[in-house]
Parts: sequence; structure tokens; C-alpha cells
Amino acid sequence: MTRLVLIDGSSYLYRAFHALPPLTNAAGEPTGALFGVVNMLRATLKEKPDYVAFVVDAPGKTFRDDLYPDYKANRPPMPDELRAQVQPMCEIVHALGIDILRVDGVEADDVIGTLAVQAADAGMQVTISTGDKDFAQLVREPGAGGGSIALVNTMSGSRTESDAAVVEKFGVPAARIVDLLALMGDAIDNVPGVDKCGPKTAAKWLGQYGSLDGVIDNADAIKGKVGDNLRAALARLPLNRELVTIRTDVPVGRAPDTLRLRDPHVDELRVLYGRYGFNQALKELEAGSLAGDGAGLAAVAEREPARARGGGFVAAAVTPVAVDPALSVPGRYEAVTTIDQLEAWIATLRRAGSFAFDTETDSLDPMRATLVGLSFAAEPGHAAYVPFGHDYPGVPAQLDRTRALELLRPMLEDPGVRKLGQHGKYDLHVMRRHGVALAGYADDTLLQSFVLEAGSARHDLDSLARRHLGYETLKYEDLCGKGAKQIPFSQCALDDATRYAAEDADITLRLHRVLAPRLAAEPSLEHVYRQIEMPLVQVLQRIEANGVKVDMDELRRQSGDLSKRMLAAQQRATELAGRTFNLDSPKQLGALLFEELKLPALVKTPKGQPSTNEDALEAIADLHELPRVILEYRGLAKLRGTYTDKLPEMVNPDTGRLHTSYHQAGAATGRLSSSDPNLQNIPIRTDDGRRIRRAFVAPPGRKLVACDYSQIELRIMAHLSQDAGLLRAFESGADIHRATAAEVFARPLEEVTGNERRAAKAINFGLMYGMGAFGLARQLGIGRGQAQDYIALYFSRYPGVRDYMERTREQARERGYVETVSGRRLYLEYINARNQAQRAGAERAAINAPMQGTAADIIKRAMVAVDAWLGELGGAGGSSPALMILQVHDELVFEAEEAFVPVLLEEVGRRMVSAAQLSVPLVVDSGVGDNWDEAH
DNA sequence: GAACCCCCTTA
DNA sequence: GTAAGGGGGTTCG
Repeated sequence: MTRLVLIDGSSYLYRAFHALPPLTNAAGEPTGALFGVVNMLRATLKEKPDYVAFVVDAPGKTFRDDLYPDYKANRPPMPDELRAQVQPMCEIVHALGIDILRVDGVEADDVIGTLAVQAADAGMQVTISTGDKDFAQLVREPGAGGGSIALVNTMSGSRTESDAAVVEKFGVPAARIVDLLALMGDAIDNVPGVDKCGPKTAAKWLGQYGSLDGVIDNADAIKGKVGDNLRAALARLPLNRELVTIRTDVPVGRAPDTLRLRDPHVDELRVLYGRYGFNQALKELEAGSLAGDGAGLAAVAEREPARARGGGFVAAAVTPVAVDPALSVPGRYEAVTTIDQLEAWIATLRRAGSFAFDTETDSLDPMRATLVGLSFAAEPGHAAYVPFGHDYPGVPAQLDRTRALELLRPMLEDPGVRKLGQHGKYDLHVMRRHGVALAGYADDTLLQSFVLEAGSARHDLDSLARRHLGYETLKYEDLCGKGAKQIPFSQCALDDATRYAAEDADITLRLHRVLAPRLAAEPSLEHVYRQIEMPLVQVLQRIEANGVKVDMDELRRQSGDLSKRMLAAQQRATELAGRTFNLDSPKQLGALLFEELKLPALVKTPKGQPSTNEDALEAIADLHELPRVILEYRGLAKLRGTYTDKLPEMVNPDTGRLHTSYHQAGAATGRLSSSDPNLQNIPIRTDDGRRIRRAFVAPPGRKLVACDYSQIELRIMAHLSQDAGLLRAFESGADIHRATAAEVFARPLEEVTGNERRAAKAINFGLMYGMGAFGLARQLGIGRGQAQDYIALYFSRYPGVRDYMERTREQARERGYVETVSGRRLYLEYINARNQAQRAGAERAAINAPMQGTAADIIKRAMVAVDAWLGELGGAGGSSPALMILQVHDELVFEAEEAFVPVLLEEVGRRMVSAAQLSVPLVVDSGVGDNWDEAH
């Protein structure tokens, strides 16, 4: 069978550009997109197709522009960094022996469509390699003449080669795809479809009425808002259909059988690969194995020993950019159900010296989860699942959990055997709660990914597998369902569970092989990972397990009190409105205030609706009593709904305490985030809010101790900017906002007024957030001109700060990322965006991230140091003289025996201030009390 | 029930 | 004007 691959070059280029970090070669030329494309091409060539074409768009008007002048009208121009890679890409494609097709006045889609149909008609097996879903309309199963057209999606790695597959993906067969697209429209190409009609709705209609014409004929029968939208869009649907139909009859000037793959120009490739720093490709080239070797380019990972790979075209076709095929093969997974099997596996894992593992449980909450099984992998492609908690009619025999854990324990608790995991903090919790003190937890792929690609990628296992391995994992929902119909993992059939669980361990192991070398190649990132993030895993696990005691009665009393006051506010609001309405509904409230009561709508939501937020209500509070009543109600409702009602529900019945969950990869800047419940946003500013802190208490005989860094981010700004004035201010130990006011308003420290200090404080904070005059004016309620004057004055007094900020923006633009003092990186996807709002947003993030992120690095180091000290003291849980129980960005909270408090203050304070050596001193404030409020 | 909006809490 | 999580309403599947 003759095989033709048609590559949607433009689609690849854009995809690789956006998918990969902004890499450059030694000369500083951008290479990211190029790198992706080259990897994809090499993977394609390894499958030895007979004919290949690399199709790209040509400049110039096409028939679609004639049909519809606004076609692609809102598409931004190609970014410069991408444009710079087009010519080198063409050179490499050519040198690889692949023809480039560019037909004036014809879009690449239509060139591909035409060639695909011609080739399939001639009996060829055609694969269209693209990320564009529109091509689904061309899918053709093998016919009488043997010709076929299949799609390969470069991002998901999926292959679509049958009508059934098209139906599964889009809900309609290939022949109806154009109808579907016509209804949906295409925002990228500026083709408006039916408003609010997405793929599901479109497929549903087409299922009901057969075709677009059927839908048009029956438009009156469709109810609801979407029905109205459909009728409003009727006139343009036929045009839409024409626009989305890929032409298969355009003149392309080449017949498919003239696109034969030629021999590569090795000399040219050597030069090009060398120039762009594609070392793996170069090595492969020198080995003279361009078409045969399995080493993927991206595969900075060590090569796995050769092994069987999927045969035929599929294996490479599903291999997207930048993947070592050896790391994306299907796995061999086995269930371990006998002692002999288990012992054999334990021997294997020990022999390997390191292995990936994963726990399967019945709950996402590690403090409540019961272990259902464990999985292990020591070499890619081979993994075991040890089930012991599956429970459903007819379940096969399993090992006893206690017995299995006792056999595994020596290995799991042996620090000399390295364990790898994905989000291992969860597994550490579960194992600890089942009596196993797991040791030797050496690597975590979640954290590897987080440190390598913060800000530019997701870090969950499924995304990592797709991105780094070109591997599509089984989904939990496919096994156990979702929503109300979800079954616990323990009721999942053993065969399915084995495939799923073993895959998790296997994929984790494979990911580690890809990510570890990438980290090793970046010493500063490796340092952050090894010295900060990995040690912190255990610390966070302990903090979470410690939990915090809450006074449930106090919270219930507060709930009752809040309810009474809410009711009163509600009654008053009803009187004022003259009717009942839902105070919780911004929509109803907006209608009442701005339409019925005709109050001025001074603030708009981002979507242009009149806002009812605090600013808006304050602005009209002097015109009517109702806004203040609403504000009062909102404040009370927030406290009750989010805190006093919810927190008692979340107290763990076993421990009687509240256990939050800290997300180590939660914020791109390096900060932690907290959830379930979020204990990092417990109120403090208002008196009502602070009462909630009084419900966070120490048990009898113990105290709560809160230690927080004073002005840590401003101190970091002083350190980073090395501004003489700011450094001096911190060195002198003065109140920094007062000192700033004295500088800006040019008067002695003691003569600074309250208002001046307030303004200086707003400037200090605003600058750290990258704020401009507009924001400062709003914050201070002054004119924009005056705000601008303040800022100018500030920069004239602290010129080092201004220079630092400009340098930071520049670095961000040039490198695509900014760094903390520790070398942690944050990638800024939109720093060079054409869209000015996006770009401005990225610049603000660039200004803030080094400060926020450095603060996060510092407190993380402090936590590791403090935890190590606490560990030396011995004792655990309630018997320990002190426990670390909370982290709130710049604050650590401890629960300690009363007599131990002085030692704790001394030792913690020392470790916190020496967690980093900056150009200014770090200062820690502390407080002690019976509850969290008093401890401040 | 999911996805989105709007609003609000923290550092 | 940075970084988060979360509640309630609304709308649609």
C-alpha cells in the first residue's frame, strides 16, 4: 500500500510555538517552534512514508476572502519570534527531502484537501497530519480501491480513521462536519456561528433534523434562547458552510505521485542542526540512522533499551512532537494477587534501587482515604498493581492488606530505595495513615514539571503524559463514571483497575526519565527542586496531618448571630425596595437599583453589565439607604456561608481537627495555595471577620504562636533593585511607609501625616503589583494627574526601583521568563503578545513574580529548617512540644506547649530570619495567644 | 451537574 | 493592580 503524508505545516508551526517554552539557540535566535516541528518531522520520517508534502499557507487573497471580506479579519499578525523561524523551518524541511507546497491564492487546507482526495481516489493510504478539527470532514475509510484518508492530531496524539471515530469525537459523521462547523462558527477565522451553540448543541440538532438544511427548515421548532439565536443567524449559515468546506478541487500544480520523499541532504542538515543547537538530531544524523533509530529529539532522556514498538504507521503517527518513541509504548501491566508474586516484585523493585509508586484509594481527601491498592513500576512499560481493597460481587481473590503492607514495609521504609511519585504528598499521607512511614521519597514529577515550566503548562499526570510522552492515559472517569453515578475505586473491576493503577506508576516512571535530565540541564532549577521543593513535601504532609483545632461551639454561636443580623438586613432591604428580591443575586439587585430605583450605574463589570460590587454600592450609598444594607448583608452572608457554616462541616471526625490541603504547585509564582478548606483567606481586616480567628484555638495547656515576616516583599524589592534609598530605609529599621512618605513628600519623618503615610503605602504596594497611575488614583480617590505626580516623585526618589522594573520587563520580553533570587522561573506566555491588554498583564506579572516568588522561596526554606528542628525534638502529634500547623504566605503558625513558647519563638525566629541572606535584614514579628486572633 | 459570572476573602 | 480559593446565582446540557 502506498502511503502519503500531508503535513499541515502552518498548523504545526503555530502549535509548536505555543506548546513549547521560548527556546533560543546559542546565538539567541528563537528556536522553540522549529524544535517542535523538526521533532515531528523526524517522527514522521521514521515511519518511512512513500510520499510526503509539507503544506503551508501562501500570502494573498483566497476565494474565502471574496465570499466574506471579514474572513480571518481579527487574526493577529504572526509574532516576530515565530516569523523568524519560518525560513529555517523551510530549509530544514527541504534538507530532509520533503517537498514544500505553497500555492498562491489557495489556503493550505484546500491544497491538502485536494491532494488527499486525489491520492485516495488513486488508492493511496493518506494521512493528514494536523491539529485542525475541520479536516474531520475529509475522513474516508478504505474503499473498494483501497484508498483512505485518516487524520492525526498532533496535540492529543489521537488518530481518526473511521466514520465511527468521527462520530465519537464530534457526534456527527464526516459528511456532516461542515454542517456542524457552520452552526458552531469559528472564532479564530472570524466566522460567527449561532450564538451559544457549541459542538454538543450543533450535533444534537443535526441528529434531529439530519442536516444543516434540515435544521434551517425546522428552525422555528427549536425553543429557548438558543432557538432565538439560531433564527437570528439563519441567513448566514449557508455562507458559513461554504467557508468551512475544505475544497478538494483547487489547482495545486502537483500530482500526489510527484511528492516522493527524497534522500536527505546530510551536509545541509548537519549545518542547520548545529546552528540551532538540535544536539540529539545531530547525534542521530552522525550515527547515520536518520530513518531508523528510535531516539526522539526531545528526548533529552537517556535512551531506553530497544524494545518492541507498535508496528506500522500508527506508532509514529500518534507520536506528537518531541517524544522519544521508547517512552510512549503501551505497557504490560499485571495484578499481583499472591504472596509469591508480591515477593518477586519486591525483589525486582529492590534490585532496581528506585521505583515509581502510586496509591489507589476511595477518597480524594488523603486524611479520610482508605487504601484500596498500590502500584509499582521499576522500568518503563512494565508495572504491577497490588489490589487488596476491591469489594464487589464476584471479585477475584486478593492479598490481605495488612499482610501485603507488612511484606512491603521494609522496602517502603528503607531510605536507600528511592521512590518516585506524582503528587506524592497524597500518597505519603495515605501510607502514614495505614501505618507505613514511607522513606526515600526522592522525586516527584509534579514538582519537576512545576519547577521546569511554571506559568506555561499544566502539571497533572494526564497533561504531562500527553505533553512529554505523547501518551493518552486512561481517565478515572472512564473507569468509575462521574458525578452522582461515580462508583468508588474499590468497586471498580480488577482488570480495569489494574490497567489504570499500574499505568499511573508506569507513566510516572517514564515521565521521571524525561524530566530529570531536563532539570539536570538547568542547575538553578535543579537547585530549587532539590533544595526547596522536595524537602518541603514531607513538611507539608506533616503540617496537614497536624491540622488545627477549632472551637465548633464558637463557630455555631457566630453562625446563629450572623443569621439574626442577616435576617434583619434582609427585612430592611425588603422595606426599602418595596418588594422581596434575592439579595444574593447580583442580577436581581442590579435590576432593582439601576432600573427600578434609577440609581446611577457608575461601575461596570468586565462584561459591561452595571456592577453591584462594593465600589459600586459605596458610590451610591449617599443617594439611598439600600446599598449600605446590601453591603452589610453581603459581609454577613460571606462570613457565614464561607466560614462559620462551612468550617465545622470540614472537621475530621477521626482527629477532631481541621486539615487543609496545601498545593505545592498551586501558584505559578512559587507560593503555596490552600484548599478544602482554604485556610489562607480567613478574615482579619474587619472586627466581624476577626471573630472567626477566635475559633482557631490551642488545646488546654498549649498556645498558638504566629510568626510573620515583616514587609518581606518590599525588602525583596530593595534587595533586587539595590536602590540606595530603599536599602537605607530598611537598614535604619524605620516604618517603611512613613519613610517613603517622607521621601516622596519631602518632609522630616516625624512630620508625615496619616494621609501621606496612607498614600505612600498605596504606592509601595501598587508598585509591587505593577500598578499604574490609573489604579493608584482609584485606590486613593485622587485625580489621575496627581497619582501620576506621586509615582513620578517616587521614582525620582528611588531611581533604582524604576531601573529595576524596566530591567525586569526587558528580561521578561527577551527570555520569556523572570526569576526569583533562588533562580526559580516563571514563564510569561503573553509577554510579547500583540494584544496590548494581555501584554500589559504579563508585564505586571513579570514585575510582581520575582518579589512574590522570592518571598515564597524564603518561607519555604524556613519551613524546611523549622521542621527539621522540630523533628529533632521528638514526639509526634499532641505529644510534641510544638507543631507547625499553618502557613499563610508570610506567616507560620504553631501550636506549642505553654512552657515551650519562649524557646519556640527564639528558635523559629532565628531560622526564619536566616532563611535567606538579602541586602537588607529580614524581620520577623511574633505573637502568642489562646487563639489565632490573640496570636496576632 | 457543569461552566460561567459576579462577588469577596487572604497575602 | 500581583497571587490564590470559594460561595451563590444563572444558564444550559
